[in-house]
Amino acid sequence: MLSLAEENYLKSIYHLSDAGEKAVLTNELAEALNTKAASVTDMVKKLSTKEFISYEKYYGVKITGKGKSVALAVIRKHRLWETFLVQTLGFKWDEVHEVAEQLEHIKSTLLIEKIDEFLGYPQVDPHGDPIPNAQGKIKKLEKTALKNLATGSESTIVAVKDSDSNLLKYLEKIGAKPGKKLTVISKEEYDGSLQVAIESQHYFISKEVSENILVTL
Amino acid sequence: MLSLAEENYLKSIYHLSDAGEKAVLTNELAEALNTKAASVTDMVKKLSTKEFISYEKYYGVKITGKGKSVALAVIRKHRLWETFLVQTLGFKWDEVHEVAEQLEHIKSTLLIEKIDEFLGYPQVDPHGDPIPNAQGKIKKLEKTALKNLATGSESTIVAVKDSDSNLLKYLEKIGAKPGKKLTVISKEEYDGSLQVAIESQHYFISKEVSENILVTL
DNA sequence: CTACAAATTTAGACTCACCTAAAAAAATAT
DNA sequence: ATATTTTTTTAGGTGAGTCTAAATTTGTAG
Ligand SMILES: [Mn+2]
Ligand SMILES: [Mn+2]
Ligand SMILES: [Mn+2]
Ligand SMILES: [Mn+2]
Repeated sequence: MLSLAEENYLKSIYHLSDAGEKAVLTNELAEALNTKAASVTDMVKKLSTKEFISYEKYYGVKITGKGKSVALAVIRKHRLWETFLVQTLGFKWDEVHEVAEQLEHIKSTLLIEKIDEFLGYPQVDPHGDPIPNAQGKIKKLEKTALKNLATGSESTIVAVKDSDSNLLKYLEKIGAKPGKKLTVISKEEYDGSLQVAIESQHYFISKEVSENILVTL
Repeated sequence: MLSLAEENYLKSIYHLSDAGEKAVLTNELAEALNTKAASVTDMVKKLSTKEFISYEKYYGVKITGKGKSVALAVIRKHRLWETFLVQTLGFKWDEVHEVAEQLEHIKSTLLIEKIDEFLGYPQVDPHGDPIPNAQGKIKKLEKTALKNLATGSESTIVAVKDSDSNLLKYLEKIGAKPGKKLTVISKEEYDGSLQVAIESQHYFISKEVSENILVTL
């Protein structure tokens, strides 16, 4: 049975490695987990012994199949809980992430399967992120950050960053929800800001925000 | 912010003291929490410093008002989650206690109030135990153990012990649910067993079981 | 009242997850 | 190629919560 800390490390490693594609460095992990590099070194040694990751000194860590399946189970729980909170209990989409960070560690297969069933097997969470199925299979969506779109291009929002409550409140206000169509009106070279149209309304969007809106290719 | 261990200690102290009526001894607490007396001594010192309990060496602990309100908040969460699991997700009443032991520690006032609202402000949990309200007020029910009833007496089941899954499965089988009427047909002095009628069906009930069925006075 | 037993506390140690400071390795700049 | 900076690891330590074994206090029985 994995501890809360171990689960959080594996989840972070999974995310930072782009689903296991690339190696993750000690400092990245320390940053993401709000901890110190020395603590990370300790923990990755432990996770490596348990074979959830492979660790080579000074070169970072790679997640194993075993580690991936733990990470995906946690991510599945996180996203199902967020969906439940919004759909069933009427939470706003900016209120769910913190609570889901706790709920994702509840140990009960029965519980999460019942929630999944109750919700009608949703495919994505309230922020557009895909929900892995019980076998850990996840639909990887074709997406890019809004900031990568060329002027004039049309696209559809597929997901948004879910961990910044203020960002989410702002996105709500301008109607930037997954599923919404959007057109890039203009881009400012200087600061990376851009003008977009969402449902015929025009908005100025900062570079920072444009990095956290994911759109179809 | 209280730790999981601290919350569990306070909950146990509250239960073992009959809602704060009497002092709780070190060994009782060790037994209830599945730990050792030495560990309990350490923890009660800490809780005492924080004024959740008052502790006098060798004489046990008494819960304070502050401690009671923490305990009641945890008990509220436990019982609301159990109710949710049974009513909304279709868990059986013997499947919920363990999961609720985890869920009761989720920190989010919003979450528990939403659940309460979603369930329509239930008064009792699936095992008949009263649910404290958001202010920590709890309806104390007039009840006694089935074993205390005299031969021939009629009574109604108000609650059953919720932590023993096998007991609950057995009670389910004989229809011993809160709200059900029951008559004591006969009592066996020798082993404390008794014969009862539940909805005109007769059952032999061991002393042990009769201690875990609570009925109206 | 004394002896023994039971309950409780103290002492010392362990694991987990974290920390700071120092050492070492790797990356970068001159 | 050497010096400097950055990254990572090692060394040593902390607090929470637990443990065992030993000491102490309280309760009970003769
Ligand atoms: Mn989230
Ligand atoms: Mn999300
Ligand atoms: Mn319970
Ligand atoms: Mn219950």
